[in-house]
Amino acid sequence: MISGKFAITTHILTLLTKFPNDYLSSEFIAGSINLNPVLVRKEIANLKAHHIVESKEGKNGGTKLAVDASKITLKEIFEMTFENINLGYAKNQPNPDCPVGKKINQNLSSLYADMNQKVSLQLEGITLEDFSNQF
Amino acid sequence: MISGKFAITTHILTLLTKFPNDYLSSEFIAGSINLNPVLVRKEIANLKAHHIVESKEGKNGGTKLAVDASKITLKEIFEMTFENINLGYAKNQPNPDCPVGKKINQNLSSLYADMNQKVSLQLEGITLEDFSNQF
DNA sequence: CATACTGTAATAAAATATATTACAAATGTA
DNA sequence: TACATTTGTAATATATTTTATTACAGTATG
Repeated sequence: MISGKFAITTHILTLLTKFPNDYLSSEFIAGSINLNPVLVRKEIANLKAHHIVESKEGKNGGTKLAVDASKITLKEIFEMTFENINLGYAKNQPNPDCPVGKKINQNLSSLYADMNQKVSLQLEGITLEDFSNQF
Repeated sequence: MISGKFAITTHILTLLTKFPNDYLSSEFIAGSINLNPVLVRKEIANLKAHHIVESKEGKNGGTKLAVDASKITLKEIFEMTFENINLGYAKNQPNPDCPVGKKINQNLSSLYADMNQKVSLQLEGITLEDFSNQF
């Protein structure tokens, strides 16, 4: 199972891009995603830590973009929410006394590293503005 | 969380490639992966359904490759265990009355489709033989 | 000073992944 | 034939992760 973080964060940012001059409340955003507002605020906390958005507390508060949508790429969103793409690892430490068990994770990692490079290249070419313009 | 299916199946197939003339037991394979043998047998059932391996029941039974390792690519393993790569979706149906909610999943899907194409191209170029030769 | 927000912690519920137990059926071998 | 070993598969339990909810302190606005 893959968490919805990337999708949720992208959804949030798309909304903020569509209303660049408004402070949107977590309640409003949650209504579009159909998600609990607390979880929206958590993802926003992550975006704030990366200085992508800014929030205002109190009445009529909310969140807006801190950076122009043309300056943010999907790669950055990916990195903020996903770390890196991979096809998974077995849960337990494989048997180090077996030549395959000993190197399997290392070999998978290097496969996944290549994968990330390709995916990153793709995502790097798409700005938040590009993505938002599809709506 | 990403399940270990791809990693586990690749591990199994690497072992079978290393011992192309033997029927390996699920117990033996499980010992290398450090995984419950029942789960190994489940992944093997999947491989059998795809005619990649064959099994023999009873004493001295086990599993061996049914196809030469040079004829199997990581893309096939990927497709048997993962379906397609993506960065996830929000769990709940987004609000269809919001222009963004209405199209977000569709736009994410098309992004992920591109991603799959790139990843597939990479995995297609690596045979099980190639992968196994790294050990 | 009442209202409407954010921020965050604590806890609960739901979903998924992995592990275990159990046993029928198959097959090799003494 | 009888026994041991192995697959195949179902049922159930445990662990982990993801999402949801509740609660409430703090902050800004009017």
